[in-house]
Amino acid sequence: MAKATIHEVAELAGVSIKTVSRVVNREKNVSESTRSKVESAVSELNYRPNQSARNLASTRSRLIGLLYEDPDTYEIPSAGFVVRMQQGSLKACRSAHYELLIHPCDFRKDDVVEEIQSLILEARPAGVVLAAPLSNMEAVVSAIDKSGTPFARLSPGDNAGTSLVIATNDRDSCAEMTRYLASLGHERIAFIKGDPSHKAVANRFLGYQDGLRDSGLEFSDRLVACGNNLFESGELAASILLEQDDPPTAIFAANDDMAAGVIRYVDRFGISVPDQLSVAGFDDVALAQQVFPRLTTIRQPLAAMAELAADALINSGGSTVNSNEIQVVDAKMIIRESTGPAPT
Amino acid sequence: MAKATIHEVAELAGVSIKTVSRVVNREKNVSESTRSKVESAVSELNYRPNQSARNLASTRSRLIGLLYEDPDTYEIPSAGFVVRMQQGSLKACRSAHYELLIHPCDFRKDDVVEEIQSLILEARPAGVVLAAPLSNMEAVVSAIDKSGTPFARLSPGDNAGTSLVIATNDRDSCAEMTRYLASLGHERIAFIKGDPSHKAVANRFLGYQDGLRDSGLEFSDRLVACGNNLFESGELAASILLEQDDPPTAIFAANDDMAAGVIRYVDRFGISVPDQLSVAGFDDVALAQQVFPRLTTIRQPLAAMAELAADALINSGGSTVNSNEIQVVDAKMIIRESTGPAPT
DNA sequence: GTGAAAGCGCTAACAC
DNA sequence: GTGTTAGCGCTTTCAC
Repeated sequence: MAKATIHEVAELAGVSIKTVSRVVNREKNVSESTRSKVESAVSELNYRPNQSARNLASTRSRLIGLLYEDPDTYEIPSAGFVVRMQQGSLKACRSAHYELLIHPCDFRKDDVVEEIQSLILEARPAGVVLAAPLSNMEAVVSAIDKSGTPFARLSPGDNAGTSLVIATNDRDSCAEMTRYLASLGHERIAFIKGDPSHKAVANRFLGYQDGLRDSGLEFSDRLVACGNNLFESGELAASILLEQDDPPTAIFAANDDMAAGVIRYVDRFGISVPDQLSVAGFDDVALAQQVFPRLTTIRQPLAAMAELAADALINSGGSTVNSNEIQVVDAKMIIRESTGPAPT
Repeated sequence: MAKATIHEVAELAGVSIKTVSRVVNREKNVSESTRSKVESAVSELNYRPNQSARNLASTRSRLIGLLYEDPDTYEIPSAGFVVRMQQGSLKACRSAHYELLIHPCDFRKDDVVEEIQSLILEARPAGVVLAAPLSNMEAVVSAIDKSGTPFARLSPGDNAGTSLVIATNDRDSCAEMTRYLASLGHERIAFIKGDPSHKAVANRFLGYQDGLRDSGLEFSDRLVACGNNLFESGELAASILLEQDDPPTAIFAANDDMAAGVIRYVDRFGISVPDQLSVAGFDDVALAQQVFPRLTTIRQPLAAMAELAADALINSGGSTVNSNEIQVVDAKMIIRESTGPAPT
């Protein structure tokens, strides 16, 4: 397979390379006849522009970088998140003929910033999508900001800063879930908090409190357990929450993995879900539909968010993306079989 | 953040750009004193070589492409596979200062081949890692082969061809699993086949038959069900397998998702695993440890395989990777609680 | 050990 | 509408 260059196409079509460039880049001011001559030369030679040459000449690459926390540090459940973000970014990239560079970072290493700088300097991506919880890290954010590379942050806990932000209404939807549980007659609704380094997850706790208040229920410390987002921590939290007198009749976990942990835990003791205990999660990961009973949960449209982000970056035309613009996409409550009326 | 070029480094260090290039590329024939002069200029200016310029000048990029089937077509379970392959590839890339381009393909579209050609022509990756089941597709494989780009295939069902192949001994390990079940006293061991387009999965069925033979057990059509690799198909297969007279006492599914489907199905009927039914899977996905009881399964070291592949590609020096070399890495049987002695 | 010059395949800026 | 020219920031070749 010969690797044709623009010169060969130009020669075959009997035009200058500039004209070929015009056709390939869909510029105007090309007559219909030359355009078709060029196009047939392109397809005859199977010509594709060399991206490296393009990048070098134009200082704008056709590359989007996707930065996220290395799944290793998060355990396997995050695979679904990673893949969904990738799918969204890829969708935007594909339709614009961009490629996606993925770059998981270990945010505990002190050279993350340097690593990200290298990526930007070496690969010169046209834009960078920054996933949570990286999107909250001051050092990371400011390093990218300083580089002048357009970037978008996904689900940062706070919206301060100069970048495009794509967020969900986590807090609202958690309040809604809490109200839903209350509406089923639950009066002792427990909450399992997630890893505090993930600010968006922290907002979920706030939503839980809102929902309690909205429903006229009193907040109580003893109904709050701390997890670390992992399945096992859900089991542990369940054991603590349920072993007290007057245990909760509903447990709302800040993510699905912990909620699944709760279900797994109570299953061993023959406690029936949802008859004796309602359980709700957050994220709608694959696991949510694979546990029995299937989880009532909240779905954050990660793929759509990443797509929105990549799309904005691609169409920012290299200029810094609309400063501090915030786009909120709705998280959606999904009611399945793990929640039901409070036991009487 | 200034984007320094090689010229600026050269000027600051008081040497020619060629010398800077030598230092950056760790070539020899540079005196210790110039090297350190250059190095301090590099770090002072925070210089990083522009990869596009490098690629253009050298025709060898520092990019590895990872091609796999778009998870959309496979449903969510495959997220774990995708991420593990990415992790392995990324590990090899990181240590060699390469970047990873990911490119999921929809293998049902007829322009896959063209799409892959474009990727190769435009991005000029130094090598391509081809995941299963793409690694079995004649059209895809031959297109990459023709392009002259070094590539490695992961778990292709057959090893014919001219590329490096990284495979596991699926068949052997399935035979081993079957013998293990037989050794527990099971005489009616059923098998749930996977999607036939995935040849490596097909080999698992062969291994099951081997194991039966090794154990002196007779193969019977009525103990074989067909699934499509998805959770739901495991449920369906279980219903068919178990509703017959003289049902199996053990079910070995060609992947974990289907095995989990079996567990979910029998759970609803109060059939106890492993007391009344043993269940085994293949892959050791996250789900395997999240179902109750946890799945006995076989783990294919996908990350290690992808790492091996990317590493070979990176170190092939642009020459075509050792033709038709096959590296076999062992799949490992993992015994958990879903299997036990046959009911008496 | 070190450097000068050419050129990789494009786009950008300006002719015509 | 179309073409010419000059780089983009490196590596390569060859000379010293």
